[in-house]
Amino acid sequence: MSDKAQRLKPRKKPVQARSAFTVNAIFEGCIQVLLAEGPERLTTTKVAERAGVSVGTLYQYFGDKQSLLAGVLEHHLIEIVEKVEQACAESQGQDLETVVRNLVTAFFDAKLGQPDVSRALYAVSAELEGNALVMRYSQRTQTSIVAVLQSIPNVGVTDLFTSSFLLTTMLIGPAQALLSVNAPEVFMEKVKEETVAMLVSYLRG
Amino acid sequence: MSDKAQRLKPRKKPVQARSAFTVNAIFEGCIQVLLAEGPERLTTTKVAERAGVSVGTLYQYFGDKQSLLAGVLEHHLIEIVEKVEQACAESQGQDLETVVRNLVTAFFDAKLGQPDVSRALYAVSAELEGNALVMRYSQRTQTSIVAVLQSIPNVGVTDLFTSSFLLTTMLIGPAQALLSVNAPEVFMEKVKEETVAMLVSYLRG
Amino acid sequence: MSDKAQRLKPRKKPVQARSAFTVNAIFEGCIQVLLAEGPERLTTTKVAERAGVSVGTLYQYFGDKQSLLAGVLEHHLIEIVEKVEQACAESQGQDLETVVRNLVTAFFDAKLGQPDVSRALYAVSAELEGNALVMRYSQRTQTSIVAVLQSIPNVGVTDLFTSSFLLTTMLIGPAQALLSVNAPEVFMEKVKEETVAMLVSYLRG
Amino acid sequence: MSDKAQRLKPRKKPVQARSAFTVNAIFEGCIQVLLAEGPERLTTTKVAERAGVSVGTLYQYFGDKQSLLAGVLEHHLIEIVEKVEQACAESQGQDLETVVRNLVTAFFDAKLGQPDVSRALYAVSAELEGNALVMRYSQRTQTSIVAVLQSIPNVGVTDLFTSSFLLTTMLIGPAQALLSVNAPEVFMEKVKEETVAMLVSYLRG
DNA sequence: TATGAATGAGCGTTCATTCAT
DNA sequence: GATGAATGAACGCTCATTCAT
Repeated sequence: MSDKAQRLKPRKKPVQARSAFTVNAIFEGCIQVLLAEGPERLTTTKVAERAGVSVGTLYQYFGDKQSLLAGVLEHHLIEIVEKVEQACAESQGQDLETVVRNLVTAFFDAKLGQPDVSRALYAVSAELEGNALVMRYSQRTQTSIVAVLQSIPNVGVTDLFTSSFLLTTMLIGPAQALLSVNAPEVFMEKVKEETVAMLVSYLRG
Repeated sequence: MSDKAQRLKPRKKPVQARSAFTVNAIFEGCIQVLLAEGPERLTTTKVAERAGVSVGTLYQYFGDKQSLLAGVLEHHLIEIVEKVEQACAESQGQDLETVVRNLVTAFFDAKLGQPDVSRALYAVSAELEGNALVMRYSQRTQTSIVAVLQSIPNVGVTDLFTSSFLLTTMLIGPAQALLSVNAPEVFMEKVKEETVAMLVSYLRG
Repeated sequence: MSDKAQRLKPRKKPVQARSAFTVNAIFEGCIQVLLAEGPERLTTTKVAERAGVSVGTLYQYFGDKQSLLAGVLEHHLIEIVEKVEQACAESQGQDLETVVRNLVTAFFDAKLGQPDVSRALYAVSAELEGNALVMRYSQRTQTSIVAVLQSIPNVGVTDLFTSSFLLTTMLIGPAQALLSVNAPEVFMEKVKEETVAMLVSYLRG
Repeated sequence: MSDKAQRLKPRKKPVQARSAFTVNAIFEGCIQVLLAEGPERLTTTKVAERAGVSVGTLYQYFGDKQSLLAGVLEHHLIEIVEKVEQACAESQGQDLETVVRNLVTAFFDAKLGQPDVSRALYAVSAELEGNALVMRYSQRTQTSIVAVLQSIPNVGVTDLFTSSFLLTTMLIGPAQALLSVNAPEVFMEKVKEETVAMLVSYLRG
């Protein structure tokens, strides 16, 4: 928005900058409404208000309510996936247990780090075209996982595709359950440890 | 409702019978609308129509839309829980692997047996007061699981509470994922086998 | 209702007796619902419940909701009219002030004696075909009033029809107002006294 | 809204203008529906239609049906009160009979001037929270009346509060009755004259 | 491009009324 | 007659979406 920026890319950039800012404000507002009122009571007008823009503007960025929700969900999924991918990348070359622990930690942290947000988005994801978006990002996760597992010598499982599918998806249930019952920190830790134990013993074969 | 009963009480209100019948028709209709239109487009009027009753009648059995959805969900959860409990009961005295296989089979069969229904109810459960109902029935499942595990000598885990929590919840993710991606039968089997393998190696300790 | 009555008119009387009893129960129930829920929330089902009969029975005695309300209102109006008529009859031969005081007292007592009931019926009367019923009974009152006034020598007004109309209707406003503001007893008395004073000075001419 | 104002702010929101216009159209539509269908059959949709706006718009100006009805009633009450207040103001310094005649005329004119509207609103006022609104405006009327009466030397009543209460409320009944029976002009005049006579003789003491 | 008042289809829910028992 | 479950038209109200400014 500075003069310089305007002179350098007078046409496109300011718009994009404004866009990114606005889109973010809308995401933010959407999450807030989700938290404050639940997915059932979320209205596009409320989201726009919280975001500090008009409904009209919101509809300029998101063609309809579904797109908005899909956008917010995707935003969140990308965050999770990236954390997991990062954990995978950083774990290259480590031993099995470390890799698994890093993975599980990354996943649980991502899911449970903002419990409110995760809870709010859970219902949204369920409503959106049969969870397809979630599965798409799960698959991206699986790919990175396959990669790390292949780099570990003493992995006793052979069907890496099925195993990584199982590995990825089996983390979802406990995480969601911990979220739902509002479990205390200690219990979360225990569950995490047991999950690591389960995966390690499984992957050893 | 046997012939005898009918002869003995030919006059008075077959309230129970009619109720059960109507309630079931409504459940049925609800599931159908859920499948045909998704939870977002489900309306009480449509449900009543599909069930072959009037809206007014629907509202005589379910005070509001939420109660209806909760009822349908609970109905389904009870079916699952009972199947798992039965599997537990029948597995008493068997060896670890058999027990685990029975359990996993029961759970997957229950979840994937009517994939449409499960899929339809997934979104419903997410909307309903933070999944509380699901967690309630999960806990009932855990109780039976703890019981069977205790009856097996060579179980290497010590914190049975955490383990059964993990065991119960970790099955949800894969089942849901298989549902979402509409996985072929073969892949389902593979996942089931790997799940059994994972749990057995984990429980051996 | 006595045995004798039953023997004398074995056919008809029980039915009528039952009718009167039921109709009364329904009136009673209607008033109670009116008091408890207001005219907006009154439903025929609730009235029947309070009356201890079924809706079907209610509809046997009153063809529709309007008839029911009209019936209740009429019942109440008759009570008031009869009290006023009785006051007129008993006042025959008394002096002007006594007559007026008796009249005003009878009217206020009738209206304010069961303030809840009067209040509840006020809204009903307003809804019912433009107050026609109320006016019908007002006219009956006027007739008796004309009669007493004619029996008093020193009445200075000449157009007795207009005067009795005014006399009857001018009592309604204050009574209704006292009802609405939930006025204390003392104030009611004051208003009554002033009303008497006003009417006496007017009628003296 | 003067020409000058329009020239000075030609651009920005004519919110006030549009609002006032729309609100008035809605009031108008409400009265029309009330007249055409009665208060029982009045629906917000019909009101909006008659007003030439959509239901949504109606609900932007009136949060719910009750607010709408209260608004219409209040609008009408204010008109009446203002007419009476004006009559009071203009009567300052006049003799008793003139004052009373002005008052009564103002009140009857206001009430009977638009008989349809008054009739339509009668039922509305009865339904609305126990007539509270009507009483509130009655009190405002009383205040002005007390003021004029105090300015007249030969008023023989002492308790001006009670007297003005009586004076205000006693006008309601006859006016309402004339409305209900659809009385001919001549009779209205007679009643008015008698009312003036009654009040004058009363206030002389 | 941003705005937000206006729109109106559509929802959840109620309740006067009926009629098979 | 008496019953009360069933009916379904109709209501109050919401909210995704549009479009004149």
